[in-house]
Amino acid sequence: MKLITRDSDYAIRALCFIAKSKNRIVNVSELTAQLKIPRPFLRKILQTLNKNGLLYSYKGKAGGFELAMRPNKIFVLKIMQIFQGELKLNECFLKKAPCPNVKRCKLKKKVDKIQEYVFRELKVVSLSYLMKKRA
Amino acid sequence: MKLITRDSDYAIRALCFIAKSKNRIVNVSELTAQLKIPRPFLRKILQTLNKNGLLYSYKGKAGGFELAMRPNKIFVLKIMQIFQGELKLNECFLKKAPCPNVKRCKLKKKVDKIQEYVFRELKVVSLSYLMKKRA
DNA sequence: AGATAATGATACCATATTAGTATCATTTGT
DNA sequence: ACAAATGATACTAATATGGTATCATTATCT
Repeated sequence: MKLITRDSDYAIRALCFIAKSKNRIVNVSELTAQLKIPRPFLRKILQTLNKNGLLYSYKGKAGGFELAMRPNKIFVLKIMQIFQGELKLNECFLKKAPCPNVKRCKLKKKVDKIQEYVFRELKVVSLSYLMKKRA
Repeated sequence: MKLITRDSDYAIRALCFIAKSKNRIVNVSELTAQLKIPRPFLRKILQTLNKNGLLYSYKGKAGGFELAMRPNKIFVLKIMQIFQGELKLNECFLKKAPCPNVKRCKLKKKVDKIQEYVFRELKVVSLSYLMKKRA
């Protein structure tokens, strides 16, 4: 089971690279060369990031992408939400009718608690944090 | 994303029901009637639990299943491992070559920390715990 | 103006995982 | 012998994941 899927992972890497290229416009060719991510897949990912307001894009020759906000305002959790939807570890329980009995409620409570923990931990991870050299 | 898949969930419910039916052999018909789980799917699940040593099974007329150990020795984490494999939240990172750079390592460390937490939380959840009436 | 090089939009495809079904063999109590 | 239970195993359906492919649009450069 993956907490972070491939597209989220690629998005994080691409955003970090773009973040490091301050005040420059970065295009897909440069990104694929550096990150070894399949070009058409990366294009789709960047377009999604653009639609969701994390990137500005520029069309035409010499076009490309740049961050739409500062790296300390871009969080991994947000990226995961874009590509993986809202974080819900207890999906299989919610789809069902209300808990038929006590045991399921107790299990659901555990999972809810875990989910809150994951949320808290990931909420604070920004691009800046990921790029810092030392802990 | 589901932390607990459908088969694990069904397995937990079935085991709880069997646990409540102390010193009795419970058959599939009774379980499907009570738990509303598709019969052939439940059969497969019970067979898996038997192979993994959580249930004893009895063939032939008047056959069925009973717990192979006490409910306080059967843990949700074990059940998840049987149906979902070892808990590894960081799969997508491990499949890749060693972290290409610092940022990925920091993200992996976060995910590792989360995974340890999930492990600790689920490790202690037994059938007995789930069946207790009050917290 | 036209060629070129970039992204935008969208539809399609491949693979893996999840969630089951179906069937026949074997065992056991009556 | 028969009926009622599980064992073993192969198959199928639905969904999620990880991509490709193609054409439209826009901007720059000559």
